Amino acid sequence: MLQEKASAVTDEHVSRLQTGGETDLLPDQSRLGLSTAPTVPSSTEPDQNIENIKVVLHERELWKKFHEAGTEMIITKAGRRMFPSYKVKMTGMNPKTKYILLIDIVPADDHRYKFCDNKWMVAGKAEPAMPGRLYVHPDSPATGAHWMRQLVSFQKLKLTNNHLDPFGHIILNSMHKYQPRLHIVKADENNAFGSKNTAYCTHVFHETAFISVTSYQNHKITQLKIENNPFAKGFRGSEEGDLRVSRLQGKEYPVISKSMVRQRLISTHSHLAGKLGAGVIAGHPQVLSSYQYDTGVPLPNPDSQDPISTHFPQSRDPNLLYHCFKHRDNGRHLELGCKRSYLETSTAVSDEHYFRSPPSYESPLLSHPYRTEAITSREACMYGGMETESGSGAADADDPTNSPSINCNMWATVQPYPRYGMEGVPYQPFTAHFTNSATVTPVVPHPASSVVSRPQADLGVYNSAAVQRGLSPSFPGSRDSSGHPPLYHRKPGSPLLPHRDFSSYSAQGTISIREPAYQYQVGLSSTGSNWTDS
DNA sequence: TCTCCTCCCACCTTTGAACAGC
DNA sequence: AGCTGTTCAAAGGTGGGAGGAG
Repeated sequence: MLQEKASAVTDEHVSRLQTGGETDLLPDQSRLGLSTAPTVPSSTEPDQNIENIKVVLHERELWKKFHEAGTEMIITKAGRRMFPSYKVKMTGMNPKTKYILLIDIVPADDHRYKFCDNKWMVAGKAEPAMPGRLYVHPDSPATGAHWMRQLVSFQKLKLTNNHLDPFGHIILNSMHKYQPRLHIVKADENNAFGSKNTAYCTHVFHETAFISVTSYQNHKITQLKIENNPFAKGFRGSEEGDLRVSRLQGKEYPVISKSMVRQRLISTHSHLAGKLGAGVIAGHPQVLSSYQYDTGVPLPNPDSQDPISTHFPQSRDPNLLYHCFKHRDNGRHLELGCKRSYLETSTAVSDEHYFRSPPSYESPLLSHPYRTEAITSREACMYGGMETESGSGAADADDPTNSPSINCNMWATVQPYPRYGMEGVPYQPFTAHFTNSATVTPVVPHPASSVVSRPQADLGVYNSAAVQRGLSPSFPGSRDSSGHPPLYHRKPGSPLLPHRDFSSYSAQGTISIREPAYQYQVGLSSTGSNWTDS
């Protein structure tokens, strides 16, 4: 356990603040790769500032191995998990403050790729971006103590290429490059999702970028997946050959390797003996101490012809981009319909009690404060059209008594990620906006952002039903004269709002989380069940 | 012909119910 | 009665191959 803990520390990657042009890193902080706080006035105690939160990417070395080979993520119609899964360790949170953690995946650039001559090459302009969706961690909202107690896992996040996906999976285009982003939204004592002092920050881990594919292109990635993903254990072989490969290739005369025999013996014995040690033997290999830990800069691979690495932003900070931003909403209170039962347990009883729901996820190990491998495993809400999916949606995997659960739809216009983080342009911060209705609340580009110059008219918000029916009013296919989807346009006459605006949260539970050119709409089914710290 | 996608398959892990022992 | 550990089956995740679409 101690070894595990120690290795986790060296393995993980502390995120660094991306200032968005507002705040510069102190030299030492920058060198150390630690997140720091922007000089944003705070009405709360200094140690409660969301900008003090540090996020460490778990299994960063594994991520880096994939990144150096050019990470590929399978996308399927039914949805496919990411591997490596997105897990982070949080520190610096206020133990008593509640936060909402969510992930989005944005285009890393505006190119389409093809795998040619064993390397990724640009194959043209990107397809129109898919409707942006958020994956909200199912524990959200939860206290800082909860998030910091163990690893926060987004392993159940699924990727799909089904444009009409009804399950809320994140929709991506195949053969495109994407960048996952982690957003931390503060839900203070008054509200679940934003408040008069709503603050949030965005963490981007450079090594988690990937190219979405429907089948693996790079054999190195395939091998890495097989070697590291327990679910792909059946494909593991040895130098003598792989049973599976032999069977598939020969069809009749499978060659069973020694390692496969051993593996099967172990598996069989594990079953006979209560699966003793199965997890240890076949679990996720921890690529830890044998790898050099640097300050976050992906180690150059002189032997690698890794084209994807070269394609990934070079001018961007090689560690990761971290944006932290605090929004003041001039006293307007926001309320968000979230999981009432979570609230009830978390506020009325101790954090420990809160953490024990649902009990099936709780174990002595998990509850141990120093448990580094523990994950929060309540299935996350795939923000999508799930309210019509009775019992089949991911969000319903929770305790049914957690009704109403978060159930959201969102659509976005997607701005290629590097527009924000590369080329010396301040990273455009994640913007969360809560609207009072399904109508559009205009979005204002960050003053320091390059997005200001992008056509912003008519930043329309899709109607959820329309999207569920595949009737996105203006999204698919068409682009404006600048080559961007129509949603880049700002609605004429719409008032401009400074920075993020959580103020207009809808009583109907409609949330739109947006950036100047990256907009979501999150529809909550938890109508009228605002989560609150009573 | 080539590229990419969908479907299906076998193999594997994970999960939780059922049961036994203390 | 309650807790813990074991067994087992079902569910779900995995990459690869075949075949189809464009």
